Amino acid sequence: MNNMKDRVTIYEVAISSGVSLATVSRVINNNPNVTEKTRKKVEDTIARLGYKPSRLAQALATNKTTNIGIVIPSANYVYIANMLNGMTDEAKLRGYQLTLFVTNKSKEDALQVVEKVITSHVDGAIIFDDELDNEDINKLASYKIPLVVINNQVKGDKLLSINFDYEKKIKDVIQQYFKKGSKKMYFLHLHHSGRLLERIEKSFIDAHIKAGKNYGVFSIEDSYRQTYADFMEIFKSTKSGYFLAYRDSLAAAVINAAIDSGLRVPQDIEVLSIIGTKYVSIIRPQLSSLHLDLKEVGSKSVMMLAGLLTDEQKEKNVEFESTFVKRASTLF
Amino acid sequence: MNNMKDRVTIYEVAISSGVSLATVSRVINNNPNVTEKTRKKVEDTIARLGYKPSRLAQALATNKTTNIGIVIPSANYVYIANMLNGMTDEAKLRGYQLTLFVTNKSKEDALQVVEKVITSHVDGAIIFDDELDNEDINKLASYKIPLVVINNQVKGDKLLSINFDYEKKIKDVIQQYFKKGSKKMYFLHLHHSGRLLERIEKSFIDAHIKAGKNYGVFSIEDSYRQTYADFMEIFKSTKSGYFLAYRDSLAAAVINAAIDSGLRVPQDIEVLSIIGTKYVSIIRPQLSSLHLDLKEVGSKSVMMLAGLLTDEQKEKNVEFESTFVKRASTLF
DNA sequence: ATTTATAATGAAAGTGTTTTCAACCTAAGG
DNA sequence: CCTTAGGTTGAAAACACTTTCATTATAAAT
Repeated sequence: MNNMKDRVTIYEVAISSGVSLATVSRVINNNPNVTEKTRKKVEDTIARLGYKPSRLAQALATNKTTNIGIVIPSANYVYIANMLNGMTDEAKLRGYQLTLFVTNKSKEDALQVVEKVITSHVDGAIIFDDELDNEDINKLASYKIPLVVINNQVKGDKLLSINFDYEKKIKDVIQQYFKKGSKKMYFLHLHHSGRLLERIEKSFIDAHIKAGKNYGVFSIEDSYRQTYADFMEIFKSTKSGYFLAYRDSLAAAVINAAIDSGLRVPQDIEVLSIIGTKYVSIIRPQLSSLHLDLKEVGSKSVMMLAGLLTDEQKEKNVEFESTFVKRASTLF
Repeated sequence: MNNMKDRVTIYEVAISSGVSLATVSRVINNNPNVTEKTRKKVEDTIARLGYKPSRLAQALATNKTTNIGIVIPSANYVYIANMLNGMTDEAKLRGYQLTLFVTNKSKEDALQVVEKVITSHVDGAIIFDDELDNEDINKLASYKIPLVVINNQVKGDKLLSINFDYEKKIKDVIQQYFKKGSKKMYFLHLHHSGRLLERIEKSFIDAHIKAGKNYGVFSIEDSYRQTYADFMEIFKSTKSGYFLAYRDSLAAAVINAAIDSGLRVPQDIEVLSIIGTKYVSIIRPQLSSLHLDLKEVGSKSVMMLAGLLTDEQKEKNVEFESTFVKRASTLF
């Protein structure tokens, strides 16, 4: 195990065990058409030589890489990390490797990513990224890359999709609030907002219009520090309100700013985090949130893709239901 | 763009532009030995046919995949997500793809990962995982896989390493505290602790022994909820102390339990987070922590590996210095 | 115009597998 | 003992590129 070794090839194994390449290949791939005797012989020399098949050559020959591409805006978000976690687990279970493609929330990078995914020879890809639009995704599909698309309203029948029910759920939460609560609601719009957030925002606005209620929108930076600073300003004049924030960290910024401005949460200021992560219960007061098992989403997505790859596919679209969890940052 | 297309190969491009495979290959790889005229001709038909080289075939021919393997315990930790973030950025800049290998903190999985990394034909790998020991890493090295190893005290001269100065820094913090503070210090030992944590713990204990001071160790689960519950118990009897926790979330558990037990932070209970992430300032009172730019570590690791791959390598070992940032959870 | 040096090109081998198809062997059946 | 069917095996092509080396075309120099 100590000295450097050159990679030993199937050829050497064949020579060394006195059989043909084809036979060695059969042994490697558990093809039943091999006598126990030759199989044993070959397996022995494989062990002796420390032979490991080149996945590269296998991939070229079979047109399968056992690699699946994961397209995400960034690895840096907790909810994406959660999802990745589910993906890696499930992928390992099924013998796939995960290759990361990040778009950095830039359309330019997204186009580059599309090219990279195409040339990477992944067996399939999972897309959880708003930056890729219909055209991008259909381009991938046109290269016959099996796709599962998470939370991205694309058309195209060759692809599987996973969606969250955030829009519906937000409407529910708002309508419930209208019955019991009285504060004016504000939506925190991110400067660089993706289409998912926009749909949620639309849902928020619709609910208000339908009920003939007044609402507000603040456009903020996707940064705890900046949002905290912004709200320290805002709370100089605004002394009451119900705020819907996309992320825990942004919700926390509002809460902390409120408290540091001498306002009470939830009596004066209520805050709801739309994508709740484990931090909802660490922050005080604990954050009411919509909760979704992102890890489950991650593993489900690779299950679906794996199904598509092996033609055992069952579901074409699955919707994940989020649950509203009332904690201390809202009254109801 | 709409209909399915079969992949077009270099062969078709050659035929279609009336040149040989070799020339097309030269054009693809920007080999200067091609007339402007033929280059133009070939580039035109490449564009017309929508040809994209197969990275698989290229990899097989050149023995380079432009893939680098990332070995981590899990994608689910914030500090690892931060590091991944730096890695993806730098990798994109240099044209590498990242393939994830997770060990799940299991020795068994770690061995499997070693095999996978070997057969995956990555150009190199970055290892940030305690589960791989000397033997595992040297096995990878014996397969001539260029390696950069983060925070894993392995021997072997073919590999680059990045280390954090946590052990030293912890000693400093403790010694400083001895001068001004008076509380008994407790170390939070994780049940499944890696070697990095063990080294930090040793450093903690050494500092105390050297100063002839008394100390305590609590062994906890790596879970906010469980740690919170544990400390609600602990704070029934223990009414004072300085606690060193590995992660923000665990430090937060201690803080929240302290506050919910009617203790004051930092007057009664002081808490230090060893690996501070962005959540240190979200938690109230804000967490004193050791801070390290994990994103920078991530990009540095890719830079170093890329250097190794292109023989432009400069540094063999780099040490990242963490800084102690005093916030509200400690007195000094 | 002829030679020479140099740049541009192509043929073919190499990369490490899988897979098809034909050939072979063996045991069962007549 | 011969035939036949079925399971085993191997030769060779295929996968999609790169790269070496020999050859040809081009330009410069005489």
